[in-house]
Amino acid sequence: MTDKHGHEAPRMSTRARLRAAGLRPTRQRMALADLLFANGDRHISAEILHNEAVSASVPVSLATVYNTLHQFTRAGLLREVALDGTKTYFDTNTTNHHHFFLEDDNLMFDVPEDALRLDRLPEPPEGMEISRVDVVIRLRRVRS
Amino acid sequence: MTDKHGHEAPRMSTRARLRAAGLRPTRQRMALADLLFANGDRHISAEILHNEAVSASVPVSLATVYNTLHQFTRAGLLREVALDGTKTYFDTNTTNHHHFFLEDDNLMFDVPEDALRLDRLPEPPEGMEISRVDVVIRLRRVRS
DNA sequence: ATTTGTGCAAATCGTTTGCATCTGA
DNA sequence: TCAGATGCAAACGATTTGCACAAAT
Repeated sequence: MTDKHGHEAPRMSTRARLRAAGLRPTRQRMALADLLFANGDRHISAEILHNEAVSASVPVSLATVYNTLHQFTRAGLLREVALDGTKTYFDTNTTNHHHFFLEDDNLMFDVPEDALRLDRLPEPPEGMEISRVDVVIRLRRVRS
Repeated sequence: MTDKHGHEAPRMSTRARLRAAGLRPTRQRMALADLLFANGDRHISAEILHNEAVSASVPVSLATVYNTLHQFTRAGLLREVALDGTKTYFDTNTTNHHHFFLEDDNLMFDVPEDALRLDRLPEPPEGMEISRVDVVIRLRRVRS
């Protein structure tokens, strides 16, 4: 029921959620939203989501998936994740949190809230303000 | 004169520095290394470096710039910087440090050492170890 | 009826690669 | 000499865009 950052809608229908975001609840957007938000926090690329949609017998074009992901992001339903890789990932968790990144598998997952604390954030330069702080903890397999 | 991480060579000639890295001091590599390391810490993309080289009357192909940047990175002279943008940036400061990122201008610069402290780093999952922690502080202009 | 969304294919952009040619040791 | 570098152009992979068609209000 929390209305804190992100995760705004408590248990709203997908349709209502889209409406609330000012987006027409079209077939494709409904389907993509369901895929995205049904199973908790996800970190997903356009390609993966497209595959899932097609597998779920929801024919959508890759272009539309891209469009939709960006619209959702603009609407605050998703957050774009910073990674050096060539691909862009979208995070269904829009609250402030950080990430582990498993270099070997190009896999990313959340750092448990409050498992990490930032101390002494630096003063931003004159005329600037901090818009966000992203922390990525890169992991590698322990070599035997 | 410090020999701490990165910035290994105190006042070594470019030639010697390349040799030490196991790279043949070719015309192009010498020129690129000079551009990169002459003026302190830089955050540079392949395209920018290529432009600079050409401007400096050092004809190099963009492909060679890419190759060289990666070789330098492998040799520990550079560090690849994680950003969500489409472009890859290379940092001439290979020590552990973090970055400000000015979203409006796609510009990045270092956070003064120790201006930021990470407290309570989370335990990495079983069988994994932390290879690196990247912090990016996103800045935006203060709107009047 | 109008507005907005969608699909397709072509276009873009950063980056990489194949290969013939040069260069430094 | 000859392994290693370089340049060029073509190849690539992710993302975007233009435009005709379809769907939502």
